[in-house]
Amino acid sequence: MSAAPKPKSNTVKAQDTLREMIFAGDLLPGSTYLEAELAELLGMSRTPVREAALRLEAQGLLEVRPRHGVRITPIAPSDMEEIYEILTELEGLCAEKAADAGHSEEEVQALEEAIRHMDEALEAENREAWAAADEEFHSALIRLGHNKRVEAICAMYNDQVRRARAVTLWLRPLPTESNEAHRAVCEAIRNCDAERAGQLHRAHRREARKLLTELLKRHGLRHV
Amino acid sequence: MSAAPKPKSNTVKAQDTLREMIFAGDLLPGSTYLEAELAELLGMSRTPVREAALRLEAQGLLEVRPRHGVRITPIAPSDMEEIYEILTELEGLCAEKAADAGHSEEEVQALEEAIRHMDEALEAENREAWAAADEEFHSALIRLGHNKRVEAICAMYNDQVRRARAVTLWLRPLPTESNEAHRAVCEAIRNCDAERAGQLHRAHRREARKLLTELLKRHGLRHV
DNA sequence: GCATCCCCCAATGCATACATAGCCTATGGC
DNA sequence: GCCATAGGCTATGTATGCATTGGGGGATGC
Repeated sequence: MSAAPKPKSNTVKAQDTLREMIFAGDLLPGSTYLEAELAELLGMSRTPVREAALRLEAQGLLEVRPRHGVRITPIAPSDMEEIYEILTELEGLCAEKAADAGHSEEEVQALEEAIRHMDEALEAENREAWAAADEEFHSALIRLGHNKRVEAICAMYNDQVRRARAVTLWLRPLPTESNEAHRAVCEAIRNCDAERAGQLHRAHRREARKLLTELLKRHGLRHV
Repeated sequence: MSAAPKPKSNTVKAQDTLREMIFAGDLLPGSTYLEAELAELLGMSRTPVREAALRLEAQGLLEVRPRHGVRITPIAPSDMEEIYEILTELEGLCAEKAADAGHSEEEVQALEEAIRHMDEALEAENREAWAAADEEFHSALIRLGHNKRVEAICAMYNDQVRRARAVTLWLRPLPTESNEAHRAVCEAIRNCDAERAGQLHRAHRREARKLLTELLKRHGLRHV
């Protein structure tokens, strides 16, 4: 059972592959690609490629432009600001709900484990491990919110800013104070202090937003 | 120029028509329909219908179930709660931003005009006019937030709960106190009191959510 | 030399045809 | 009589072909 035998449909394969290619930078943000081009690249006909493109468009990773193929959506600093505003509010909501709803012990432990991973990564100065642990924390927090739609929205926007974060990860100082912020949020949740959890988390997110958008602007990155 | 000459593509026509049919109740929530069935209904082949279905799925109006056709998404009270939580946060954000960013005079006037329409509708006890004015207020508020992505999310979820609101509109008491709440939010925005604007609006939305979900539950509407 | 208009072509929009997979039913065996 | 299995049928998944459309390029006129 190491690898589930995936009888994936071509549409799903196309979707996954294109997604990966966008993250990996094989498809350049701002460029447009022809359907036939992508179809050949993936070794299938245009039909499943079109369907995959429609689904990816819904996730904001690319735009289907009638008669002009697909354009990989570039993320500008202003887009980052919009997205971070949304993530701030929705994750803040999750933090509040996590604190005053009955949070199960194991869910909170997921938070604490993520924090431990972040500490370890920081110790080792392993930025990529830290980024992974950071994502782990945020996704665990969102799960604590018990709102499937919020989970979907946040997952989508985290996808969209993935490229940007991959860049800024190496431009920013080591995120030592970020761990403290996470710890404080976690503690507020444990203490069932909803208001404090929400406020702490929002403040943390706003801080991150400021840091990242200023980094992008300072390095003259008009878009990624 | 009375009617713009629409050279609409079949995909767009299918999307618009299906959307209308869902709102009108011609397609029953919870039911599934075959692609061929819908294609014949719309007088076109399956291809544009499939594309329209994919786009509508992204908007949450229906689900494409592999090998099982499309299912019109039913909205249960629990779904309403999820959606209202999101709208509460995002509109609250917009109220805050509207208050402390430089709001243009005409944008605030749009709010006040919507409130006037609500007053008039209430005076005439015209529930449908009131609902239209209520939507007008919320959409004007969201526009004041200056965040395109928030606008898109709110528009999408307002679509999803449209059916539910159409039902509850006739079951609830005349929303007299709702107008007061809107007026208070508007005033806070005028006074550039971001915190108060946000809090007032969130409280208003939470009230609305409680009212609607209780109505649905009391009338035993498992879904609409 | 520049701007405008028209024509041709390429890429998409759409339809149709075929392959495939899942489900229902019927039949046979226990 | 009931359960299990096999086969067929139906609806989707995918490919392919053709018509359409919109844009780019070339040519012509000012």
